[in-house]
Amino acid sequence: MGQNLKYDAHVLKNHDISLRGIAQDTMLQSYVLNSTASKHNMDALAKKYLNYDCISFEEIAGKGVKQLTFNQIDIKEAGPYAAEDADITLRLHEALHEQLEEKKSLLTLYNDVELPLVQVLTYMEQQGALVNASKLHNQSLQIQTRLTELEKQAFDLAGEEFNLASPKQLQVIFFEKLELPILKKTPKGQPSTAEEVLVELSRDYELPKVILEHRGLAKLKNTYTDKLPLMIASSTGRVHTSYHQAVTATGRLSSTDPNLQNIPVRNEEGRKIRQAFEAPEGHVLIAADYSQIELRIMAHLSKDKGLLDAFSQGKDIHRATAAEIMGVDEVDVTSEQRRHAKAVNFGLIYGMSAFGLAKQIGVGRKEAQEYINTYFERYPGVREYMDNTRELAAKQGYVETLFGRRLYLPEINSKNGMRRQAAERTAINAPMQGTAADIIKKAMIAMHKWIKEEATDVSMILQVHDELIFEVPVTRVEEAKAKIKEIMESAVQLDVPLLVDAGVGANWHEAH
DNA sequence: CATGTCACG
DNA sequence: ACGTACGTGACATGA
Repeated sequence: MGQNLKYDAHVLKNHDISLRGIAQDTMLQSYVLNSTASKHNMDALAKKYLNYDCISFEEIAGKGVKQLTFNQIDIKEAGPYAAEDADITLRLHEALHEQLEEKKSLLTLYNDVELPLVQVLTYMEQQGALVNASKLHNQSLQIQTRLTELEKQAFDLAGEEFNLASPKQLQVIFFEKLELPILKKTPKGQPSTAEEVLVELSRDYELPKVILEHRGLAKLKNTYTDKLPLMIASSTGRVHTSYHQAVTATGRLSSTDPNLQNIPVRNEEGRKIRQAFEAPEGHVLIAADYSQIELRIMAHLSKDKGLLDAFSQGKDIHRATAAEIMGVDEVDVTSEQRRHAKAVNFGLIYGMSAFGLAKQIGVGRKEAQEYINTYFERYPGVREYMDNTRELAAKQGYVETLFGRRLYLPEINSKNGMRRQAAERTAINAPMQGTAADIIKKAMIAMHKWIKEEATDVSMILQVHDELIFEVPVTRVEEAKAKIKEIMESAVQLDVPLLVDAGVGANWHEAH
């Protein structure tokens, strides 16, 4: 029993001790009870549930650059600190478990999903991902060449030298010196130079275009091609991310140091970074992702007949949506119509407003509202589900995923319209995003069992919300791919089929 | 440490 | 008149 036992498991593993199972983890108890609490560390939990102030690590170790490590601290201070850790953890367990006993679906989620997942994440973090540093280094050099060219062009166009990475200096050049139109402001009221603004300004001016390309490449270099090689552990030659199990409000994981859940993919230059995530000798990578999982969950939760049918018939869902809301045959749907329908489908998951949809697809607000109205006419089950969800959220003060994960919405009855509407959007989004998180967690647990019992030559190395990445021996690719698909697709039974697309390659780029 | 920006699902 | 699509983490700048 412990607080954040994944950490302890890593420490023990470094001394060749394998933790074979755990009974309780107070961090996860706290998270399941209230995922929106800002902190789930022991000091915060002790204060909240025991009204007790823990000895903080800073009190015994100091802070900043002069902070001591635990082995440098006098035993007279280290002893009570360590003893308190054990004492408080047990007392927290007693308090938290009593509360979980009163909410059986949360207790089940904790026992069946969050606790078993600790072992899975520990293994994944220890496995790590193989990253080719010299590929990234070459990419950094190429990017630098182009950045230097762009910088020179920018100075010529601006008529002076400045720091292209400084939004503040850019504001002065754009909106004072060159007097470009202010299209949007930052939350603090300053004229924004965000991407959407630069894209718009690029239609009429040269400098924004240069800045756009520079920003994109600088981001890739600073965040990925320069940094990832520095994160390769000397002990394993691999990159070991940390997954955080008690951070997000919805039940998703997050990833830090480095974040491997936001490696570029949406455009071609960025996608190249994935070429550096490689399979080891004699292996390939398999990337397996759930197809349209959140929309399938919406179909299941809403029980809308049209949506259920579309999925059981294996239709291209955005095309089917376009046909319904634009009143054309599926075969006649244009690419623009499909793109708009796709935005409508995303909007539904996000708790869409006409304003947001209009901005996204670049049409008038009235036209966007028409899309929304027609959608709800064609899919009345979805409208009913959304209305019921808002109503239930207001009554209960929380919403739930399919597996009973709970998300509290303190602002759902706020007198402030903006805040209330934001809470309503969360109420719509959280059950779908959260159920998807529950499903992939169950799949990961099942996958780990299979790997441990029957496929010790397969490694699960990454999770990216609806996608799992594996290293598989080349000799067993087809067999493993079929099994991976099967485990993910049968993780839970819904009223619609769950479909998994799996790709194979020598690196993540090829496998995707 | 706040801010603006941008990478992902 | 204003500001709004959901959920994250990391970077550079500049106070």
